[in-house]
Amino acid sequence: MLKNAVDQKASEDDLDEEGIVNRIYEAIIEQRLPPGTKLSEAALCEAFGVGRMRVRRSLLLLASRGVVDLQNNRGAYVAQPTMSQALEVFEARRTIEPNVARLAARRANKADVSDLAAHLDMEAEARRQGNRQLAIRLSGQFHVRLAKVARNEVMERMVKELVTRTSLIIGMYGSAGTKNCHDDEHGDILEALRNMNSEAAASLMEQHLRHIEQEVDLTSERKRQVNLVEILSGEAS
Amino acid sequence: MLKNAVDQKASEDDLDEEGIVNRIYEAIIEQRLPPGTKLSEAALCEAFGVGRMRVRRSLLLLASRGVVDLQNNRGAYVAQPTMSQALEVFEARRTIEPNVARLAARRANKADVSDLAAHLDMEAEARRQGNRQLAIRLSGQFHVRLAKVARNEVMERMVKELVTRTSLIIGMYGSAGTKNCHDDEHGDILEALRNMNSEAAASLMEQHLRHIEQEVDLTSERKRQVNLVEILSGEAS
DNA sequence: TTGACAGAGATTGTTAACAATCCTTTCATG
DNA sequence: CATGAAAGGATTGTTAACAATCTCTGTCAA
Repeated sequence: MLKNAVDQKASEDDLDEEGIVNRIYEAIIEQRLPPGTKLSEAALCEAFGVGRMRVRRSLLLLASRGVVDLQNNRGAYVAQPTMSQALEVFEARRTIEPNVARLAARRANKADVSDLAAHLDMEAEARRQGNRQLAIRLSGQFHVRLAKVARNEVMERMVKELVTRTSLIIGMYGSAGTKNCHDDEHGDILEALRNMNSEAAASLMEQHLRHIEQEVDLTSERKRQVNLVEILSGEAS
Repeated sequence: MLKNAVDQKASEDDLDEEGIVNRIYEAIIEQRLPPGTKLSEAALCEAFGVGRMRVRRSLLLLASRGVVDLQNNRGAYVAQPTMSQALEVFEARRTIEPNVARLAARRANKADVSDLAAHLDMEAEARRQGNRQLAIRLSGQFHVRLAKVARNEVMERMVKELVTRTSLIIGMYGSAGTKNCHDDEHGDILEALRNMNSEAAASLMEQHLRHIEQEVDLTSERKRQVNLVEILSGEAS
């Protein structure tokens, strides 16, 4: 089951740590690995066809980025962000990403704009076809691509981490049917880039992030933790 | 030599990965480990009194944060940020830290303010006594503490990484005599916190970061890389 | 029926030996 | 004397076995 959730393409090509980390990132962003999922070393070894060392190193990297929870003698679990951690992640995104959008608008050339436009097309197409997992991934990837256009690898890495953690948060607190990002808003941001209107890009991004956060906040108290309480609540009273 | 540079206090207490990482962080911030220094596994094992596994895991963490350069089959070296990486780090700091200061000003209570005041006293004292290494470390730590006051661990970790990388940059491009941070500016920021003037805190922080960056930029073309070219240039022409 | 306890099995953490690569020294040669 | 090749040592990368811990199951007693 884990193998199926993580290993989308072929598994014959052996990966390095970065490859493994990215595959798990993607699986988390697409919500194939829900929060709390146990990531046992053996399963990951089989899934990726690598030795235990590689797996352990990858898990350490994921843990250092707050995406995986590494418990002593108990193994690795997909992180279950608390409410306050979720707020911190959104606060960090509102801090960083509007400025990323501003810089992207200043630095985007025509190739960047058409790349992003193509990306939005793929996003719309995935949504049209009802391929929800792909749509979620592309939607998150838009934010990372924007950081790439801003020509700042330091912030790009930060955005990547924050986007992944946001997926975890949506997986825990957001309604499953909710769309991760309104595509129109992505389109609006791209339009600001096209017009080299950096201030518009920044404020559109801020609005966009607030919308994402609101959508999560509204549905918050629902899923909570995947523990005893909810499972037993059916026959408790 | 490495042992001496890294291992300031006693070394009998065995450390976990986080402890090792923090010790190396501090050594880099205090510029006892200049950019390009080789961090051999054996030396670190001896310095910290731990097994090779711990050391390798620590090096991986440091590498994932851009503080250490992990070369294939050649070992770990303290990172030597390029000019463009340096610009990226400063850009990220200007993006994040003014907002951190703003949030800190909103959320600081009296205990926070007096803690920070005590910290500034220590900073001033270290400078007065001419203890340059301690002064540098405390100066960097002020920024991290501010993030702690802002009550956001995600951004706190980011600031910590950026401060460390800034030390590397100053070690490479800045003049050795330069003071890392003007203490008055730290004091001004604290004053803004005391008055709960969040906008002032943000703009003071931005100014402060620009000053640090300017000081580095002015002296830029001097040290560069520590490689063949400079060593051989004495008898090249 | 419920709870506690013990043991087997499974999983993770650690260590040590082995393999592979790199660096330095030495030696031969143009 | 300079250049290049080869051997030796040193360092890193990998694997496999071992130790420690946890989890699950079955049994027994209350």
